[in-house]
Amino acid sequence: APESPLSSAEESVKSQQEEQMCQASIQEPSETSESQPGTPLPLPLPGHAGLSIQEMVAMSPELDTYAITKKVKEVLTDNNLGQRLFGESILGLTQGSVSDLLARPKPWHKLSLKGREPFVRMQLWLNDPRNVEKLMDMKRMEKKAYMKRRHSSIGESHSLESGLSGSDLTQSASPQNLSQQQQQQQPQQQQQPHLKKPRVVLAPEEKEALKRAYQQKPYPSPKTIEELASQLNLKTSTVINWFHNYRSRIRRELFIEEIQAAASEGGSPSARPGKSGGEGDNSCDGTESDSTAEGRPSGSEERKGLLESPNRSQRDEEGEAEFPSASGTSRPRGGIIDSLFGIPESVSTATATATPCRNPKDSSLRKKKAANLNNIIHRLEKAANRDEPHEWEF
DNA sequence: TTGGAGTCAATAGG
DNA sequence: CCTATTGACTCCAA
Repeated sequence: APESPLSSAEESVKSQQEEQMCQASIQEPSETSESQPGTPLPLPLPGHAGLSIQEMVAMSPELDTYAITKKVKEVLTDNNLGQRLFGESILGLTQGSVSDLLARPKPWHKLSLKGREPFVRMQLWLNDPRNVEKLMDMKRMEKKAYMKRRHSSIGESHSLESGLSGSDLTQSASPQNLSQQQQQQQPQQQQQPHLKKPRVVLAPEEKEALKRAYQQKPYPSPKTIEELASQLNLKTSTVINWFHNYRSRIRRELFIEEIQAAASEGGSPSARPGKSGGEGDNSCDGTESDSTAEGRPSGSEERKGLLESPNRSQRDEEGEAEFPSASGTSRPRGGIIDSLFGIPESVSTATATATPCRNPKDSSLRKKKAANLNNIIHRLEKAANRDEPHEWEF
């Protein structure tokens, strides 16, 4: 019987009577590629029979990534805790990564072992009854350290607390302060050490052109990439990176929809949000209206109109070329793991609440699917013969 | 080599 | 401050 244990209950996780302080967590920019698959982060993972996160990840039962992120976001915002702090001290990730993860978690079954780690950590964190408290402590400590650094010197060492939280004291002119100061990488051109690259920022039109090119050919050949690069006046590597990133992000969008669909699939009769109100669109593919992506390299491939209007190829493949996503199977139930992950109740409010079609504008689903289809086609072609795509009749 | 998965880190907005 | 976006990088598997 399709029934989800959407019960209530609370975190019946035993509180670790371990007051281990894990301060020095903020990993510094230690470049040296440690590459120690051990436990890089002094994470707040209490005892746990000395299991490494990796081991836990390996044994972890399927987790509801969407529910987890939802809960984490809730807790963080409710307590005014930022992603940076959470990411650096709990997940060992940077703010940007956390933002991404929380905003678009991929479904558990599509995550690699590595990719599951953050979610296991989040779940563990959620299970910790003192999670918020600990984070707030760290926040305080950071602030304190900051203040200290701010106006270095100024003997304000001990005996502080009691109010006086520097509200004003816009210490601007520090007398004997002139020594060290982070030397900013000014437009310093000649520098042996590290010449910081300016970070490429593609102009909207360039992105448009690239998206158009993507619609024509999600997997451009080196030759095509070369042409695109020269036509758009971009470095070849930039174009390559763009395609890598775009494909990857399109794929992720598909996952998101998959999750949301799954969320509303279960018992709720409401189900399939019959959305697709009209043309809204725009979410990841800002391209104009739609034009079902189809890479039909008519003849010699390569079209020049990159910067102009794309050749509208009407027609509409409406195939549900989904990946063989097999998941919702039985729950692996595991001993210790069970006590750690089990009782996911607190985080299972998904189905119910999470459903509110919060997708007021995405009708881009079609294009996503098209991209997905192209992905598959690409693979098929590659599998068949490693040559340029021929004319596969469909 | 190519493509995918994860991330980082600069940067644009609030 | 904080969060979201996104080009570039690192690892890894095929």
